[in-house]
Amino acid sequence: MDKILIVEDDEKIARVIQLELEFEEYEVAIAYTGKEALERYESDTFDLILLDVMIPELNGLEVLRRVRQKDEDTRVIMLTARDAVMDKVSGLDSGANDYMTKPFEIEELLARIRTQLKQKSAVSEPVPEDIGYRHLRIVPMAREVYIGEELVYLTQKEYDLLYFLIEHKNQALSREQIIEAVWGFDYYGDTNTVDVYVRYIRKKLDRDKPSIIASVRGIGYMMKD
Amino acid sequence: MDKILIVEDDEKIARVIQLELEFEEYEVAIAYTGKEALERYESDTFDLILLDVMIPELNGLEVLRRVRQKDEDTRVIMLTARDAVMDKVSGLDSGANDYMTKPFEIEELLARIRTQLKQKSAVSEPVPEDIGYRHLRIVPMAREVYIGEELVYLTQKEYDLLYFLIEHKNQALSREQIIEAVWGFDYYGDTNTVDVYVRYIRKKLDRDKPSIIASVRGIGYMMKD
DNA sequence: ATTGAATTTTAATAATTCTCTAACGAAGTT
DNA sequence: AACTTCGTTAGAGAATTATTAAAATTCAAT
Repeated sequence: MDKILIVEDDEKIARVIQLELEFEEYEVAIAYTGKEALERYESDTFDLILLDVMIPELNGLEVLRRVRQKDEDTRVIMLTARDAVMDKVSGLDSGANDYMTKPFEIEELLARIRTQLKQKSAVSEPVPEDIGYRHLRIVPMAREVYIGEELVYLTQKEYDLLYFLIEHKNQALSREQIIEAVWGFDYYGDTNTVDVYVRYIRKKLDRDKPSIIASVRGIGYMMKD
Repeated sequence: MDKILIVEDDEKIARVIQLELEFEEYEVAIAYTGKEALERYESDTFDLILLDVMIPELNGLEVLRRVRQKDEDTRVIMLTARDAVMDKVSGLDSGANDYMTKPFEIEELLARIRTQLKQKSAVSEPVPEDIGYRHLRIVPMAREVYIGEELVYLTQKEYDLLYFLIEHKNQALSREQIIEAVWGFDYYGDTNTVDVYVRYIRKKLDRDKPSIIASVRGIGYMMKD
């Protein structure tokens, strides 16, 4: 989940915002001074900073300036008193992504945060790489598995299982672990199901060669390089 | 220079803003009603729209919705009455990039406009090229789809869906992803709608050949090369 | 406002494909 | 050999997807 840093000297306000954000399932940290804010910023990574302008030790604009020296990526929403127009202007011009005037409606703040985070995530989304394993090539984006140029069709569960095993290659995985990860903790069926699916995968992918999935007697299964 | 469309029914306000913007060397056009705004929008290209919510004929949110159906690129700043909080929230959530409450300081408006245009130029993409896919040719500029020389008519939703799928070809896309991208996050209907539209597209475009849209059981759909 | 055509959505049923159970045989272990 | 674990299989039942048709909505024109 997205991480947000609240920089605000008024403890009560900070607390209220924190609770609201946590309710929305953001991960939240608080800094009460500009200095503290920078320390937090250095030691951790945040997706968004809520930055009050009027804070002790180092004012908000100064904090903003230093943050922007280091990265363009973290979203910053400035919080300013109702009619400090100059703050607003210089805040926006010096790299804040948005600002709000206090007092504000919490709903509005949440909406602005959503907007900023949406824009951010649109820019920097990592693409899952293809995975090579023995004679296989796995394309996570398409959930496809190839042997050479041939696309081998796997069902959902087959693919999920294979993907899990390959994600944890060189680890002996118990049937219970596998069930929990692939079928979900609330699955209450027999672990034999795993054996059945291993069989399906082997049948489709082994192609005479020694099986890509090794049995680990007494434990479960494993894929190894 | 950047082109800005002011949508505001109060002539006096519109005029003041126009003058200010022209002083800053923006190119400015004015629309006094929602309908007029859309006409302007269709016939010309703007970098940014200043959009009052309370306007005759078609309210601002509706105008915003239609603009966003067509492009993500044009920046939109909503103008709303001081305490229409719901407007603000739904405006931001439904695709506005920012908003201001009236009355506002002109300096602040200018700062926000600068911010938006800066962000835009960092993002904005070149003219969309035509897309070839199997036996299809797609012309984004006109939202048209051809099979050979034949123009095949698609409805809005059909086109939007096709375009989204093709933009993300070789990716297995869940119905939820598709709904969110094509119908909007606030769509609360059934995801079966996607199936129905896939069916429509297939019917119009497949022409006996294997379907251009592959079903990915358990996930959704995908177009692949 | 009213109508009517086109589009979009809902909803219900049919068709298809997967999943999982359960049973038995095979292979290892003590 | 007795026991445990793993491999294999087939089929019932579950879940997903395809297909329709009808209802609701939108939009334009009167």
